[in-house]
Amino acid sequence: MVVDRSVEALNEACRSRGIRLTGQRKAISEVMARAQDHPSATDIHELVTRKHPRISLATVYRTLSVLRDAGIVEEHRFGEGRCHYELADGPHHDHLIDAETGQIVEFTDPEIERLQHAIAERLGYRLTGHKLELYGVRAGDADQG
Amino acid sequence: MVVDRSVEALNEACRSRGIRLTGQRKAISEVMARAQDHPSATDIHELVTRKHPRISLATVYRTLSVLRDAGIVEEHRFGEGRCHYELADGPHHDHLIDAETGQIVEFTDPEIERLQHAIAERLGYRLTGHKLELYGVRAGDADQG
DNA sequence: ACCTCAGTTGCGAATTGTTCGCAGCTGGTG
DNA sequence: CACCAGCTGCGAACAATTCGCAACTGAGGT
Ligand SMILES: [Mn+2]
Ligand SMILES: [Mn+2]
Ligand SMILES: [Zn+2]
Ligand SMILES: [Zn+2]
Repeated sequence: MVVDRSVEALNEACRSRGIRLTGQRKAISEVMARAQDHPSATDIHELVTRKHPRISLATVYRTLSVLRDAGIVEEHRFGEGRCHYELADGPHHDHLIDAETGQIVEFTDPEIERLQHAIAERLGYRLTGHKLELYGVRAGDADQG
Repeated sequence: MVVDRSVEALNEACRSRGIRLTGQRKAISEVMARAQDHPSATDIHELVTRKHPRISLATVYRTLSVLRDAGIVEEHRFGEGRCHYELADGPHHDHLIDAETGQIVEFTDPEIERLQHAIAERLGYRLTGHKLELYGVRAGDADQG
């Protein structure tokens, strides 16, 4: 299955970077590979607990930091509150957050990526990163509670 | 001076919204009107303390929330850590953050604003808000530590 | 197979930024 | 000038994340 390939890719990525491959890390990688949404650290902790009942939240945070620094996962701070994480495979994308349901929709737009570079350049900068979040409500939905 | 006019505008905005005009709030408004950067709550607290030595940080936070909810100030969560605040007069703009110095550069770009609406629409949403932050380093700067 | 030890973990305490609870104070209306 | 809903200061509470430390363990060497 696809998850196995992803997990193996993650393990290989760890090994090749000299990151020690522990049971906890494998379990976290598996959860990340399986996740289709953008789970928070506590979400991930809860999921991993099924295989590793004694894993601590601190370990989840530490592992996510390691994977983030290795470029394997991406960390997002949507709106306020906790961080959300996702696998950094695939090409770059940004997010639209449904302001009513909190649902996260991914999108890519080459034009907006290009424009951001152009804007930075115009201001005398070289773009090194960006954060783009759209907030919206489903079009045509009556907004009645 | 320009600050006086801004402060009077703020006071009037408060009055017209039924928000009580206390000495602390006037002082915070004055600090906000005078600020050219994007101060944090503790920055603002420190500045306000010069006129109101006994003002508490909680009051600064509460007042900023009131002004935010009234649409008078804007709250930003750049990167991580504390929130930054600025007066919400003038037209909408976004921010480029110098990744090396932390300096914040403001910009407006009608094209990128338009594109965001178009993207949301394409995804079946009506855009209600967005967050756009560019991170960059000054072009042509040698990057040697 | 076993040793070894730097890297990793679990635990709880610390940190950071922000909010809350509450008793006392005060702006502004009558 | 009295009144009281709205504010304030204070410290404690909170939420998310990080840290300190002693115990543990992966993986390379023997
Ligand atoms: Mn995503
Ligand atoms: Mn600004
Ligand atoms: Zn992007
Ligand atoms: Zn914008």
